[in-house]
Amino acid sequence: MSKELATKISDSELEVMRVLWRAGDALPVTEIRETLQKSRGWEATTVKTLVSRLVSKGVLRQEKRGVFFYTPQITEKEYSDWATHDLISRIYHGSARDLVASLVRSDGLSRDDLIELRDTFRLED
Amino acid sequence: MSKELATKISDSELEVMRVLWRAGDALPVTEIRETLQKSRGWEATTVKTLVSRLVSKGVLRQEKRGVFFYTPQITEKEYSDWATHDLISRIYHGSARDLVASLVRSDGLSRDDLIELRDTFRLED
DNA sequence: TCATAAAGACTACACGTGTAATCTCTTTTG
DNA sequence: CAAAAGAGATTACACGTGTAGTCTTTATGA
Repeated sequence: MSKELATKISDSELEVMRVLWRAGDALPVTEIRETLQKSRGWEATTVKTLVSRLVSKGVLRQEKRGVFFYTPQITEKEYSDWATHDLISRIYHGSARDLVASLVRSDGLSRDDLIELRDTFRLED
Repeated sequence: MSKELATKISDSELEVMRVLWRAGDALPVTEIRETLQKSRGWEATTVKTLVSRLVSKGVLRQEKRGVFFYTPQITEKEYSDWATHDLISRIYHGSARDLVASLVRSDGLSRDDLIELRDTFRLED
């Protein structure tokens, strides 16, 4: 289900994607910039550079409606699935189970998490 | 418990670390090189460069015993914990539970994994 | 002893990334 | 209309990374 990512999305580029994902709708660069100027203090041209790179990478689509509007070509879920499986294959030899087991052993999960997850697993049975 | 990583370890550098971790003992560059020449086809100088960078980053310690021997300053577990928590904070807003929940929902875990993990969680209660 | 090889230091160079400045063209506004 | 402001394209530049080559010193074997 989860598409392969042809190219990596860098950390800064990811910030741009998040704005679009949260908006849930195509946005012009102006609006992306407003958000990131507040949250990150980035200059307008910085945001534009990141947006352009994302377009080159095929991760954003550009559409002229007077001014350009940008639409993500992958969903946030697709991206996080990809990032997760990337970690699993690089660090946990491809075993998602090893990852979870490691979390349990490393106190990555609180007692509450454990309880809630136990219920999750019960439901999935 | 898990130390902060002052600096990132790059993908290629990680290959070097893995050799040392698996060896479980200090090794001279020659032996690291032999392994990586086979597994990755890297030139001797490439390996040397990576080792030097790791020393600069404080991730390997260099010790003269005739020739230099190298010892990891972090364990593989520390590294994988760090990488995992890095993913969790970057993608899952710091919630390990969200990560696991997402794995369950994305078929990241097989039915067997689920069964085995259910037992894991039961033990942890 | 002299050549050769190995170890280590230093240098190289292209590509991605973070972070922008500048230039040009178009649109808006006094 | 002239000036200012914004959109978009182009250029910049330092730093990390992948991947090595070269130079120097030291040890080693014929």
